[in-house]
Amino acid sequence: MFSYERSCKVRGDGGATIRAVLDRIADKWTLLVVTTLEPGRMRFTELQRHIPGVSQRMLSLTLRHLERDGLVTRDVFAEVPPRVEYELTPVGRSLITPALALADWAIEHLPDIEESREKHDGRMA
Amino acid sequence: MFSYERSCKVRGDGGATIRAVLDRIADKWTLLVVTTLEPGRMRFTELQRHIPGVSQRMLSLTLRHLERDGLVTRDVFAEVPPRVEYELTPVGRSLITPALALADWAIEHLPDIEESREKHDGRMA
DNA sequence: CCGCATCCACCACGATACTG
DNA sequence: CAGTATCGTGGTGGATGCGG
Repeated sequence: MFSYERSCKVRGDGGATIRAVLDRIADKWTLLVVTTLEPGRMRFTELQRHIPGVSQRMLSLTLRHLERDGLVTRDVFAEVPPRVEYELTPVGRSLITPALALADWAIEHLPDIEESREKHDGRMA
Repeated sequence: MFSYERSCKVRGDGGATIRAVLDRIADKWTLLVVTTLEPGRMRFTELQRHIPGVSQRMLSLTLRHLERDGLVTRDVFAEVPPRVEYELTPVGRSLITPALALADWAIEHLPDIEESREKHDGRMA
């Protein structure tokens, strides 16, 4: 039932696939932007308000990348003042599930990790 | 049944949790090392052979971090020549499942992403 | 065999200032 | 409101060489 070498999916190509995902999502703001967009379309400033600490520059860059990769759409309205709305594409939306799997793992195991880390550091001091 | 705001797990704390996981696993070699260790304990050189492109330095650093965080154990045998074996802990092993979820997402959607990326770049040229 | 020390290139990110 | 331009910096990771 459970293949012993499940990991072949990750290692099969020498890690190229898993590395490609990480290169895509592992930066500082991407997952935050994606999950913040889950409830629905949102404008730039609104996003910035919902993501504490993000600068205009980084939010802009992150959205540009997400748009380029087809995870987010960008709609510009010809109004004054200008209005721009961002929305997840189906592909972008599909990223939320594995991201939550990761978050679940974090919630469950980060305490263990921090404990182990402190023990280890204690022996070093 | 399905909460609309599932993403609260990721955004709830301003992203601290998800950022902590990423900081832990999103470097270049960690997931490769972890998944390579899935079948069982392995020695340093063996690991290096199974992970194409990794340098001694990076493999060593990655293993040190994994050990510190309690994801991997390190057993040194007092022999000549020296032998060192690495093995996943239960916590380390538990990381494989969400990693595979990410890999599945990658396998399914990376082609879309690359296509979108090419289209986008085409318009820029 | 295993792994650390050193040096160096690159880039992600932040702060700030400025525009349509 | 919704960005871009510019500059400065820390940290990651590659190459190389030495040591137990």
